[in-house]
Amino acid sequence: MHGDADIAAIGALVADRGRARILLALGDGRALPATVLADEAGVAASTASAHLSRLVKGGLLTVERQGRHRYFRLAGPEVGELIESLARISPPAPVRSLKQGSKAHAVRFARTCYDHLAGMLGTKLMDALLERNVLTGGDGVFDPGCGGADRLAAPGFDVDYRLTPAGVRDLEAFGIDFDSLAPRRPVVRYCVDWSEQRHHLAGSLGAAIAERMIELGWVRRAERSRALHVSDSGYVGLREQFGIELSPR
Amino acid sequence: MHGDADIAAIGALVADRGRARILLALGDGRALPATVLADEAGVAASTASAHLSRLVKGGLLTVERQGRHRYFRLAGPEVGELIESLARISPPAPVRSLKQGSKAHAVRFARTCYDHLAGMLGTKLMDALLERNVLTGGDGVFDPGCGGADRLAAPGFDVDYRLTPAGVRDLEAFGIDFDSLAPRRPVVRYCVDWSEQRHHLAGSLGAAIAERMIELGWVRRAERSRALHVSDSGYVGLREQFGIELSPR
DNA sequence: GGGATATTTCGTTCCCGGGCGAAACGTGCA
DNA sequence: TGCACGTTTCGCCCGGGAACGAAATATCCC
Repeated sequence: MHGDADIAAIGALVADRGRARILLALGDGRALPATVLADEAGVAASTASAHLSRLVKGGLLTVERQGRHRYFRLAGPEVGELIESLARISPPAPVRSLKQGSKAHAVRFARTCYDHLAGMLGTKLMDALLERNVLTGGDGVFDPGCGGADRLAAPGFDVDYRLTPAGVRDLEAFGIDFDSLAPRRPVVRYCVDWSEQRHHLAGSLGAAIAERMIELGWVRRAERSRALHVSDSGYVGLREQFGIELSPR
Repeated sequence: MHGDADIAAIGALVADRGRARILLALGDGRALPATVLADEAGVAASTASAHLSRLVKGGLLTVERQGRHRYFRLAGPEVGELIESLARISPPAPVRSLKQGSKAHAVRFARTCYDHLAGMLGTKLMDALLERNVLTGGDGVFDPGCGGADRLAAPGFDVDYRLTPAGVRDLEAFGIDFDSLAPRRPVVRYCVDWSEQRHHLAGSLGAAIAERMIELGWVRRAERSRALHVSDSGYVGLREQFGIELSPR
């Protein structure tokens, strides 16, 4: 069936801890810049650079330049499947399915996407912001890739989600300081959420809201994953402030 | 989803050329002894031994002792899927699908299974031998594993395919010298053919028939795979001697 | 028991590849 | 233009592991 496929070459690409972490970080199809991946892999930028170029040359990743950034993402769904296959075997077995299952659930429930909120929490927040007219627009255009400022901008990513004057007031009341938002970064962007297949809020505003929620103790980062844990006060706050009903568990 | 799976460890197992060849050789679920795998991988027996123990310790293979042999096989279907995933990506892409396709076709058409005939040729030969009463029996019992002398014997593998007196005469006429058959090996065994899902003939008789066909120039081993090429005289011979109709291409 | 064969262990050699920091590019922003 | 930042290239060090042959071990057959 597979005549003389050079499996070993692919294996060698995955065989390194740093590269493996990079692949896992990109596992959900996101596109991330080299610096972030270096951090994710826990190696120096120069080391990550070498890893990334090997992965690209090996056909596992693709790059797209965006100004002085280079965004990397999985070359295709087959690569994602490969990663799945590997992950399925990597612990002696998916024996710990109970723990792993709850972990997977947690990630889908609420997580960070780079520096903003994603998962069910992220999309419900997006809904709430639109419903309460904090944001308007976003009708129709759907970007299959990801349009966050921290993701690779695909053509036409600039769906017109706009902040309303009333929205600015609401968010300031919530504790967002618009004057101190990262200046060199678009305020409102969106991401396509892989677990929800809908948009969530990115951009400097998205990051600021996530930061504020952490500051308020509404959510807390998990130790070893991108999952977020929502506290009791978080459930209350989300309901009262944004009308978001999240069912825990 | 996959929290902290140690993907790199699995990758490292596949990252070596020798181990990759071993995995590919076992890719169809066969169980093979260490010596054969060493040959398949093109390394010394000692080297292969080290590889095999790493693969077993890593959970990709399982071993079963059978006398002084140790038969290795993939630890489970997930491992097979992993290999598939890898093979799907390994050449820059399945771009050379034309060549690869014909190669895959050739392997299904006719190949060696260790030392005897498999693929469509192997199963048609088995049919012919039963139809012409060279062999009798084999009714019902179906071994999901493989019961050849050169494969791992699973419980109940000894389905009663028996050689008939008339069959002995026929085969002697064909050029099989029963006196010189490997004495320490069962004469008639069978394998479950993975590409045809039916039995083909193994054992010392299966090996002798394969050898004789090669000797007669009916079939020729391919360079880089287990595929067999059937010659023009081979098609004629198979038809006249065994009534086997193989459509080339 | 003795000879043959399958497999593993041991000891040695050798090379690939990962890690880092410093410095060189290249691009964007002021 | 000049500074800042993201990324890559370069040079160096170092460890792991893959290879082989020879010898040890285990098992089978006669």
